[in-house]
Amino acid sequence: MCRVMSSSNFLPLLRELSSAYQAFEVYSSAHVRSLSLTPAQFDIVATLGNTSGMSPKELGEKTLITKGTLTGVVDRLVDKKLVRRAASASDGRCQVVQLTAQGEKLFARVFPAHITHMQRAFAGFSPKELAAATANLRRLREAFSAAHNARNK
Amino acid sequence: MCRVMSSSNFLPLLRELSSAYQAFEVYSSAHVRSLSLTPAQFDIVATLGNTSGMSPKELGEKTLITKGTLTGVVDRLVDKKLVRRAASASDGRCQVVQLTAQGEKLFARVFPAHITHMQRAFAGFSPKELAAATANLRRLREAFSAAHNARNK
DNA sequence: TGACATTAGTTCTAATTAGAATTATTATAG
DNA sequence: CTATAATAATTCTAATTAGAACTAATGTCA
Repeated sequence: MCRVMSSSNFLPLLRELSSAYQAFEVYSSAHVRSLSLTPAQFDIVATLGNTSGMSPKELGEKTLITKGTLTGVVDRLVDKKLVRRAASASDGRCQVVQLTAQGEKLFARVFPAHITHMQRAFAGFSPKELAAATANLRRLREAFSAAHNARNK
Repeated sequence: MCRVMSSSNFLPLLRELSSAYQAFEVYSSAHVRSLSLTPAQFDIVATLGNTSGMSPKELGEKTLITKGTLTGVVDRLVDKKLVRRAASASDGRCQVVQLTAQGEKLFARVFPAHITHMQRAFAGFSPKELAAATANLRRLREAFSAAHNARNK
């Protein structure tokens, strides 16, 4: 009974999680960098596309970029004139970050191309396999979150 | 026919891959940092444990740390007297990085504790589920690698 | 209302990161 | 044997990263 738990070998899973994510990053960012964007900058532009803008907090939640990091990433996108900051009308602490016209043009050009690029990696996957892998990953994420929250209970 | 492929929705999978990896990192590194090590430094110490040492190249392959990054990480571990560099006898280009006595003591104290910490996240997983999730991730990694290699063929 | 806690962003620091250029060494082709 | 290619590390740069301390604005509770 307890033997089943204690003998459960999760280390290969952790290794595969790291290397799968790494392989994803390598494949994805090679394309993104060819577009003169860093992966973090691309994430922000992609998240803001087809949107009326959102706060840095919301951006951070969607892109998994920490707020301290996000300030600098948005700064560089502002320098590139791809993004604009505005004060929130309702909340004096909040901002609204949104694409400029130039940013929208870039998004329209670059986002579909990136989707196409990523799609190539999934040529051999059936919808059923995609769904199964997605469900597995969701379960994994929930397990880590639960363990983390239990620790800081 | 082609409809099946083009409608295959892989974006949720990518999102879950990122967030699962992120959740793993958060959970793992919170513990690692409490031991006064960075995640990268812990990876190196853990990889060198129970080993007679290995080259930076080998270390980079096992930990997925790029060689340019690795130099700095090993530098800091040398500063902390946890690791030592030696010249390779057979190849003048290579080095052997190995744990110092102090590094081995740290490894013995810290590695089992970290395994225990990580194990907590997998309480609800059966061996069969672990194996399935591992296989899924391996397939994913292979898909990204194949697509990346095809691109640079 | 007023003390206090929360929340949103910025700033700061130390470290990691990828990628490109460089140096030193080893391997290989002719 | 020598010119050239390949390999192992380092160095350099620009950017990201997490976390902590800080400021300003908003919420909450008595």
